[in-house]
Amino acid sequence: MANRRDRVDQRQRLSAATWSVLAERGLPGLTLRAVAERAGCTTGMVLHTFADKQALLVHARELLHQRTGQRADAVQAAAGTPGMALRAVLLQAAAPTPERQEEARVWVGFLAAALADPVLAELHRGYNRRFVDRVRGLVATVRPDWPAADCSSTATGLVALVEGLNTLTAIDPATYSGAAQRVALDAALARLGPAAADHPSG
Amino acid sequence: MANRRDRVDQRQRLSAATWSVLAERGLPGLTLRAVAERAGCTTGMVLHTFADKQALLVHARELLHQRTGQRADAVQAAAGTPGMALRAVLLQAAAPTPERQEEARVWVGFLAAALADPVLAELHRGYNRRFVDRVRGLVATVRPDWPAADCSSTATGLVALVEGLNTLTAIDPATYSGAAQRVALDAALARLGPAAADHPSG
DNA sequence: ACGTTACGGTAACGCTTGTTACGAACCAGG
DNA sequence: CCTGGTTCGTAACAAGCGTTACCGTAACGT
Repeated sequence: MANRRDRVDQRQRLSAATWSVLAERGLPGLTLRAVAERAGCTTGMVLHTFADKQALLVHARELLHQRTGQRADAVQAAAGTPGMALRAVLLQAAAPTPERQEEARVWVGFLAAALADPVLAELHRGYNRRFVDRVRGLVATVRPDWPAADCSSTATGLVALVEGLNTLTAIDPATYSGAAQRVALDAALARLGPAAADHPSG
Repeated sequence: MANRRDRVDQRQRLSAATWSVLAERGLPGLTLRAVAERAGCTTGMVLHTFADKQALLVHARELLHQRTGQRADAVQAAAGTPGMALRAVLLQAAAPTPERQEEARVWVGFLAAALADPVLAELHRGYNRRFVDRVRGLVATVRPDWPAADCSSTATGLVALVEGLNTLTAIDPATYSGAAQRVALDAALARLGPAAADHPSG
């Protein structure tokens, strides 16, 4: 049982290739052969690392969640105030830069795949609810005077806005530029009062 | 050159079948054979009515836009005040009912298909920009005192919120119920002032 | 050093896909 | 009644898909 190669590293490399292919060719272009070609190996090696295509998709989905989660942790920890943390978390979840727009396209691809795959759908729901919980906690920190129901509805609304910005940026980056996304987000955050409207620039 | 059957009606019937299949089996399940089976005919008839699969997809996409557009016209005309019209248009664009949730799933399917198909992508962009224009006009009517830039950014933000509610409802109807969507929308509309916050349920 | 074992590539499998060629059924005109 | 043209179903096609069986190869344990 000697691991001649690092299996974990290979799984991550293949998941990254999956991510890359999904961003470039979309869901219909996501084939095992395309992933193998992108990863510089053959389909045999792919299916030796993953049981089947769904396992590859699931791992790639988990990888995407892991990246976004770590990024959210980072910007949240780096923020000075709870209001700035909330804004930073939401902004990084949107797609204000070209590389995030690519990520947004991948996100839409996984979303569409989840509509037909119960396993991916359950993953997607779980990750999204976790994100809603994170935002809800931040909202409650910013506005401790609000009742829980208001924090909850505000969180779901903010998450919906961010996801909407993601989907729209994925297909129309010209109309939904990074600046436009920032404006929309700040407008929504203005409802939380001046404490959340603070942001570094200025 | 006798048309033994109504071609236009057949095109609409096939597009409806496309819509139905897309809602039920998702984008990967959208095959010509599935559409033909749903429409009660064969693939030969499908490809006699449409040149190829993309033409069928494009027509189905146009049909979806036509439906939503007509619905938006209807609720906008039926609304008493501009504020109520804006709210009604945005709410019908979201997915507050189960049948709209199905439509939202179809919408996500077309979105993902558009990421890989330039023709569908251009259609999608055009329709979305038209919707943004509609919302912008309503915002400008509700708040004539606002500068154009504010109306524009508010419109894009509202559209992003609605699209986000659509995508989230498509995959997690339990969390994003119709009531939750209404609350999120009303919270966003509250920024426009009391004129837009009015809604029928006194 | 050698045998064992896991790994990764090759090539094929069966299946489904979009697409096309061809034949049968039907309605109009003479 | 027959003839011509159009419409639709049948069946086949090549291509691509996910998946699997097989086989050389290289590293580890003894």
